[in-house]
Amino acid sequence: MARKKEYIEQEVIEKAMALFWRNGYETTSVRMLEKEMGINQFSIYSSFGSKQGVFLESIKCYKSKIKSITNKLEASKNGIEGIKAYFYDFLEFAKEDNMSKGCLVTNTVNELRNHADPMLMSELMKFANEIRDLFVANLKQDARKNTETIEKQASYLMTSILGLSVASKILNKQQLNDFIEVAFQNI
Amino acid sequence: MARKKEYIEQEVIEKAMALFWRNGYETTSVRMLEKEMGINQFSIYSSFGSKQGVFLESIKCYKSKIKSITNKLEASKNGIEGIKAYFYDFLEFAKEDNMSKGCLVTNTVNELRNHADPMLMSELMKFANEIRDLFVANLKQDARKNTETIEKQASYLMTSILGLSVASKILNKQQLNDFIEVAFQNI
DNA sequence: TTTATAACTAAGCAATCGCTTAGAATATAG
DNA sequence: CTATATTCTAAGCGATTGCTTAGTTATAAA
Repeated sequence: MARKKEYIEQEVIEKAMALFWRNGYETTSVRMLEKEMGINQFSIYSSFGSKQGVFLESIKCYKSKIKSITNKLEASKNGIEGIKAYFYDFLEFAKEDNMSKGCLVTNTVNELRNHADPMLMSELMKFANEIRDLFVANLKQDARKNTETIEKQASYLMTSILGLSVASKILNKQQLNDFIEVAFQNI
Repeated sequence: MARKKEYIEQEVIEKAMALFWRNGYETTSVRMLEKEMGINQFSIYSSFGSKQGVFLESIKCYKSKIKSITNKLEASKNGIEGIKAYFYDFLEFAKEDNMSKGCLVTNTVNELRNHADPMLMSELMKFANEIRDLFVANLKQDARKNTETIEKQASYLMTSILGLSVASKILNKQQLNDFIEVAFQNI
C-alpha cells in the first residue's frame, strides 16, 4: 500500500555510532548525522524520534559490537589472565588509524554528567555493571579469593579499565602496555 | 582618564573555572558565563577575547588551585606513600556536595579530542607531564628502582590517576578507596 | 569644567542548533 | 487504472550559539 524505506535502520545506525564514537555526543550535529548516515533528517526523525534516540540506538549498537571481546571474556576460564587479555583486546577494539577513540560508553559518561537524561544514563550504567559482573565471574575462578577480595579487586579493575579508556587517547602503545603489565602485578 | 573596571579578572575567572568544571566546555554557553561571572558579554570579550580565552585562563586558574595538593606531592620524601596520599588528596580536591567533578584537565582532554585547538591541547598536556614528573621524582626516592621500572610505574600511575578521575564521578567512596588500596599494593 | 578614554548596558548580528512540515515521489491493495 | 499509505526532498521553524556594536556612563588628566 505504501512506499518502501530506502535504507536499513541497522546499517545507518552503525554509521551514526561510528560518528558519535569519533566526535562525542554534543559536537555531533543532526546535519553531520545526515551526511554520515546518508539519509535525510525526516528519515532520521521518523526512524529514531530524536537525536537522543539515534544515540540510544548507537549505544545498543556499540554494545553488540563490543560483544566480540566481551564474549571472549565471558568464556574465559583462566581467571585473572582472561581479564588481562580483555584489557589488551580493548586497546585493539578502540583503535582506528593508529589512534584510539576510547570506549564510547566511558566517553559519554564523561561528557554528559548531570545533564544526561535518566534513560540514557541507566543504559550506560547497565553496560558498566555488565563488565563488572564479568570481572567478578573471572575473579571467582580463583578459589583462594574470598568475597571481600573479589569486590575490592573488581572495583580496582573497573577503575583501571576506565583509566585505560582515557589513557588510550593520549598515551603511546608502549606506555599503555606498561600500564597493563604493572596493573596486573597487583592482582 | 578613563573609567575603572568594576570587576577583578582573577575573581571572575575563578567563577568561570568552577562553571566549566561542573559543566564541561561545550555545554557551557557565554550566556551562562555572563551570569556566573556576574559581568556582561562585552566585559568577557574585552578581558579574555573569546570563550576559548576564558577557558584557557580557567585552566591556568585550575592549575594554581590544584597546587595545594601538587605542592604537597612535590615536597613529599617517602616515595610511593607520597603518591598514594596524592591519590586520596585528589578525591578530596575534586569533591563538591558529596559528588566528584573529576579533574578539569582530564574532563577536557576527554571532551575535546581532535577538535581542540593546539594551544589549549598543549596547555593540557603540559599539566599532565608535570604530574608525571612529580610521580617520577617520588619514585626515584626508592633507590632500589631502576630507570626502566620507574618509567613503567610512571605510566601505570598516570593511567591510574586518569581512571580515578573518571571513576570518581560514578563509583562510591568505598569503591574508590578499594581501588587506591589495591593499586598501591605492589608498587 | 572640559575633554579624552575606557567600561558599561543592551540590542542585534549571522550561523547553527534540534526539529517540523508542505508537497512531490513511490509503492501496494482493490 | 484509482485510491491510499508511506517515504522522500527541501524549505523553514523558533531558539540558541559565539560574538559585535551603537550608545550611555564613569573616570581622571588638562
